[in-house]
Amino acid sequence: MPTEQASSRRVRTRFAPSPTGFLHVGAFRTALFSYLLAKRFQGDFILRIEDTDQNRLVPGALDSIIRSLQALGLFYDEGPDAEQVGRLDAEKYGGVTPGILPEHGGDFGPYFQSLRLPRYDAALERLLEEGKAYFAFETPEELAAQRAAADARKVPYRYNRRYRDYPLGQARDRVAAGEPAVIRFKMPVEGPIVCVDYLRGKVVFEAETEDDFIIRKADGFPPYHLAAIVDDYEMQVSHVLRGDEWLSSFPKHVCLYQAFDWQQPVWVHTPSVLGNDKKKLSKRHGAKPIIGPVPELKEGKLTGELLAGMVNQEGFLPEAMVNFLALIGWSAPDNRELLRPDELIAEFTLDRVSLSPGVFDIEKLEWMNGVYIRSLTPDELAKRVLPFMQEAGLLSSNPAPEERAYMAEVIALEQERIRRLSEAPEATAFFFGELPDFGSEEGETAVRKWLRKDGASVAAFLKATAEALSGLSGWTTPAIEEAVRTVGARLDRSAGNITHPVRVATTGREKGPGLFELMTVLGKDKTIRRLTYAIGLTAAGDETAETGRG
RNA sequence: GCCCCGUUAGUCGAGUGGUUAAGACGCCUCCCUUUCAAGGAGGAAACCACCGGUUCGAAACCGGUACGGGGUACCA
Repeated sequence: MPTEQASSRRVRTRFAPSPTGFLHVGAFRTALFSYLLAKRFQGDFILRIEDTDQNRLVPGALDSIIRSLQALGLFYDEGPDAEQVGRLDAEKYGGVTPGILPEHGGDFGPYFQSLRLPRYDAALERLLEEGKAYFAFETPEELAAQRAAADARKVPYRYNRRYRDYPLGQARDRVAAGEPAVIRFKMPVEGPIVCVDYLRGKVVFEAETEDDFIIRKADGFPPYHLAAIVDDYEMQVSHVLRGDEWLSSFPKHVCLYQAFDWQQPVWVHTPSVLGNDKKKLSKRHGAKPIIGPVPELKEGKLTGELLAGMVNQEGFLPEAMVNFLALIGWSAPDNRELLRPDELIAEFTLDRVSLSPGVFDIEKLEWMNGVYIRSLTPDELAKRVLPFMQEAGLLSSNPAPEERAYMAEVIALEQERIRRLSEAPEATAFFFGELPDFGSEEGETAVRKWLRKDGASVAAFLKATAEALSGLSGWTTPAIEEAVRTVGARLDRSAGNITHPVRVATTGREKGPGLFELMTVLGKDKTIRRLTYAIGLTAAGDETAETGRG
């Protein structure tokens, strides 16, 4: 049995995405587990870019992956650096945001597979010489035809191993003569292949169901199966955490390790993250990007739509995302659900990783995000909400200190009501501008219900309230409350008939923060101007003119 | 088709042979309250996928079935 921390071995984990698109929440969850395990044992978290399929590179994907990881606090100990990126084809990879790359990527680099070709060639050469691999000369078309023939006969297709015993010398001659060739790995022809997964124990495959798979493509690049194994070994990766879609190619990897006579890492196949439809989340299916926007794919095709980034657009806090995602497929020993990153690191162990896939429940994420928003200090909240307010045009791109201070006061009043930072602009819009938006659907309903109904009486109340307020010497919440309630009582109004009309007059809404707190922040002058303006709204039949905000 | 993995309330999940089968989200009720939230107190919701074993006793162990997922590429 493998132990969680293979004794005497430094814990080194890696996340190895291919730069073929944005990083989504499902892939991130697996990266997070790797990160947590490494940090739990004071080990190293490595980011390795699996770019062996040069045809599928998506410009910008590299940048997006690194920024997404960093946005959620996953900074790699080893991985891409500026020097390595400089050696890539900028056209095919796209640029990388300045400043996000480390000076020195680490001692086991480079961390791009496309930059490690000589290492794979050396490993391949060894396999060839030891008779554990062989050149094969079928063209892709021939193989496709063989596969089609097998399909037609409804039998499982397997490569016929035609060149398995072809003399290496002759093969080399043909290759030297320029004939295209791939290299295939000699899988065992019979018997069980025992693979050990840390969570499931032995997973046994029969050799008869396996193929002599390709370990070097005709273009000279190794496919994942070879490259990942060589890299994991050379980078001294101790624990391989990967999605359980890799379970079916598990025997390939195990056999490669055996062929090289290398010590296997601890293998951990993590359960997948599902969408509401119970299908596995993927770039092409229902997955949300960490940062965006990002073009949406349906069936691998662009739709013209953009997907909003969870953190920078949907307004989810990194710590909430991390907390929530950690809980899909893992649970804390004491079943706590609210854990900050450092607590996750302290508690994370492999044996509490579950086997069954979990649905990404955005409702619960929203709840958790609300919890985290409420736990923020007012200053911190203001800071985080700022970009959203600017994006919505409520604050200028370079706000004056007074503007920022006002915004901070405003947002503090909404802190316990918003569940996403992105809700802040809409929740606080009425604080900005001269008048609230009485013309919106919500505004019109509120006006009809609380100002127009019994309009004459409301008008008198608002007028008296405005007068009382303007006579106030100190603009404090208790003073405002007392003044308003006194006027209401004098006019024989019930509690609800006091606060509701005033609320609608000052905010254009039926709900929101505490009325008197809100008026305090709004300020004396603006409050009185709004009350006065609202008097004009009380007249029944006056259907015009009440679109407000400047 | 073949291979592999999984299966506890709508969702996440605790649970490791003996429990009234935790807890959380969501939902409902009540309290607090100027509204909405937040907070507090309750509630509904699972014959532990099914069928057969093993056992004095199974959600837990074994087998089969069903369902779901993944794989079956010169993609990762």
